[in-house]
Amino acid sequence: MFSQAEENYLKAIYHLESVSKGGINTNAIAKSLATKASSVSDMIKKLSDKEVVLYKKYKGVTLTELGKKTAANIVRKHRLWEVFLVKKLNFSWDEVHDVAEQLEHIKSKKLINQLDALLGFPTHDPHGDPIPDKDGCINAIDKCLLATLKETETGVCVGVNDSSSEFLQFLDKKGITLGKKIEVLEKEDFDDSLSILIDNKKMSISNKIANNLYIRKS
Amino acid sequence: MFSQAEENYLKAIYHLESVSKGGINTNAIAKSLATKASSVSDMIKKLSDKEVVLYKKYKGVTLTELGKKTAANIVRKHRLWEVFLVKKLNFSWDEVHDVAEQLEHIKSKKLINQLDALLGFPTHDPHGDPIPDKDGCINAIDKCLLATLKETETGVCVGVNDSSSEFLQFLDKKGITLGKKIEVLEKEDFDDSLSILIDNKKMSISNKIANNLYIRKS
DNA sequence: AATAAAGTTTAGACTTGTCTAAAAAATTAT
DNA sequence: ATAATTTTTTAGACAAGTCTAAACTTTATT
Repeated sequence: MFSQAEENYLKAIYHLESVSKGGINTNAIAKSLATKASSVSDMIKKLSDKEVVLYKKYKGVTLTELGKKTAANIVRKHRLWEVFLVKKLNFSWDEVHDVAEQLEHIKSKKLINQLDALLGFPTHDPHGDPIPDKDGCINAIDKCLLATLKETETGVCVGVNDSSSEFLQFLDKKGITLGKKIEVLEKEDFDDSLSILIDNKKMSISNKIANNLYIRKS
Repeated sequence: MFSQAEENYLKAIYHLESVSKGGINTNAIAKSLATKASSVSDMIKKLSDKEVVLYKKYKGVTLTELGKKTAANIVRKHRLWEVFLVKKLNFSWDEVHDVAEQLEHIKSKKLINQLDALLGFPTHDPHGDPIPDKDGCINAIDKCLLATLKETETGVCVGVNDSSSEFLQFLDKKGITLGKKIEVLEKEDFDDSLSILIDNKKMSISNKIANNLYIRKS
């Protein structure tokens, strides 16, 4: 059994491993958990004793198979709760994160499996992130950042890189939601902004936005 | 904001006040939380500083208005989650308690209000206990223990005094569920057992059972 | 009313998780 | 290759919440 603090560390390491393969260093974990490197050092020793991470002093840390499975299960719970909040409780996609951070620590296998069934076994959360199955496997879809599309290419919005409520509300305001079809009309060399077509409307998108929106090319 | 530990103490005091009016003593709290009197003493000082309880050394403790409201809100959350588990996730009434103990500490007003709406604003939990409203008011129904009924009196099962899964499973086995009509046929002076009629079936009920089942007389 | 018993509080210790400050190791720059 | 810088770890402290053991109040008994 893991404490909430331990679960948060596992989740952080899991997310860091998914973007930067190779041992995860102390500072990166500290930054992602808004804590201090010394606290990370302490906690990593505990996680190492519990055999969920491999750790060699000064050499960073990696999840063991048990660690990966444990972390994936927390992510699974987080994302299922997010779906629940949006689908059943009328939360908007920019409101779910903080509540799901709490709900992900609830311990009950039956609860999460029944929740999964109630929601119709969803495969992705409201931000387009895949939901790990009971064994921790994730079914990644082929996506790329909007910024990488070339002129005339088209695709469908399938996810976001930044889940902050500021960004999500911005997308709402622009009418950009998951499932919408986008065509790149023009790329501006000057500031890397894009001119896109969405809902038959032409709009201009900054590079920052294009670098935080995932597209499945079509 | 209150910690989980603080919330558990408030809830315990709230429940104790509802049965034994007057200042609640340290040992009673310790017993109900399966902790030691010294821990209770420490915590009560903190709760007193936070102005949710009135406390005079050696004189027991009472909830302030703020304390009552806070505690009622936790009970509200607990009972709404129990309804959710039974109605939406197919839990049985003997499985919900431990999970609801965890869920009751989730902090989100929107979550609990939307949950209330999803469930159709239920007034009672799966054990027949009333659900406090947003202001902490509870709508108590007129109920009495089965053991207090006289011969030939009839009533409807509306609640249980003991929510342990052992007792609830026993009731399931006997076919006694909330809403069922019961008629007292005979009371045995020897062991205070009852002969009752339920679903047109005659059965014998021990005094222990009769003292843990609530009836609304009809 | 004095004493015994029961209940309550305090003192000091322990665990978890955090922090700051300082020491040690690794990396980068010259 | 040595010095400077960055990163990581350790040492020591703190807060929350708990415990045991001892001291102190209150209540019950005689």
